[in-house]
Amino acid sequence: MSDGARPWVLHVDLDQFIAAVEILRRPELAGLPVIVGGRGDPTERAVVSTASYEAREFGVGSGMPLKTAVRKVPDAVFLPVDAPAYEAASEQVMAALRDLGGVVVEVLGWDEAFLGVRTADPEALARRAQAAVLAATELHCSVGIGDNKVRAKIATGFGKPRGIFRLTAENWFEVMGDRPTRELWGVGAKVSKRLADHGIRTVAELAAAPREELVGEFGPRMGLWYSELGHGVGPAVVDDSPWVARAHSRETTYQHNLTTREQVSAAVRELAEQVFEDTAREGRPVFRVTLKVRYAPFVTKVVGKKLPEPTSRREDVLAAAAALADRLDGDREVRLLGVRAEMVMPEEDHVERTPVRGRL
DNA sequence: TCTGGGGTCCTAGGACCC
DNA sequence: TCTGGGGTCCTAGGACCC
Repeated sequence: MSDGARPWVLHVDLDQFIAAVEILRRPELAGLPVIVGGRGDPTERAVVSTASYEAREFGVGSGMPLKTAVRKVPDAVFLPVDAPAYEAASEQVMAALRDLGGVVVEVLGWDEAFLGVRTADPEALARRAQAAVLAATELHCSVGIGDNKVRAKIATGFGKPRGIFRLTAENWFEVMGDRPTRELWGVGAKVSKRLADHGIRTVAELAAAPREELVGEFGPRMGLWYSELGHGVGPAVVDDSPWVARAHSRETTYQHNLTTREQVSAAVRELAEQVFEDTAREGRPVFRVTLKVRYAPFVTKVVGKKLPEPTSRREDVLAAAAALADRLDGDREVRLLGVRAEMVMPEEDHVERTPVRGRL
């Protein structure tokens, strides 16, 4: 084509999504520090889901314990998480994006999506996306523009709030080269530490690192993936095929630790029943059951069991969970319990996956 | 000060098979 | 005395994301 049109990936990310939805239905909260998390009671064991920009000014952020947040902002407004409300808002957002026309929409979560598009002017499309989302929902978003998903996703951070930023092979090292590896998508605290142990601290240093060294440290798949990440290289195909969950799990953090075997058994059974209901709704059999337990103070243990046969029977799932519960240490206090059931995938879903699938 | 709940994918190492 | 090499399956655990 001679009009300069080429493929682009856009990453659309709603600004302070959960807090913004809450402020929409309570306009009097606009401009106040709003913190959404748990049941909205900052004296309970729970963490922040989203804080408004006003609350972030005081150093409150996602994942922070509510008890810490309330010390930082004693007069903040604390609200409970209302998942159905965010799901409804999310559907409106995604519908508005699909209505743009000529774009492939890959939903990443409640407040995020990739757009795949062929255009000569990606900034114009980004502005159209922002306007469409605002018109449909009164919510603001930022848009990252990239030549692949990795660069588009990282670009969004430079656009926030309400902005647009373009990150491609052309400006990758200029923008990211001197930044710590931790700022790469998919590099967390542990991996950045292991990289630092090899003298790799910046994105440019990661890009320059010998691939054999990374493979030796992280294995064949992740080693190569981190090497590519240093260069900003990643998948560029936007895929709008419907999401199919591979597993369901339920977890509960107890406000008061469980102290007896009887309490733990009863709790496991309750969670297993919920998980069974979740999987039964999918109409696919369960082939593995896993138990996660967090002992006080903060030690996490995972035990799992593949079932002899995939099963859709309630008593099989419950029995597997109960058998796993018997393997737990009965003398330690339990803060958190989780039950996870993995489901057999539909026949057609034997697709080759990249490490980023499900994360990107 | 005290660390949610829902997911995804990867790796190590042992068992087992040919 | 020396014990291959390749493969698969399984469990446990690690790490990361929103």
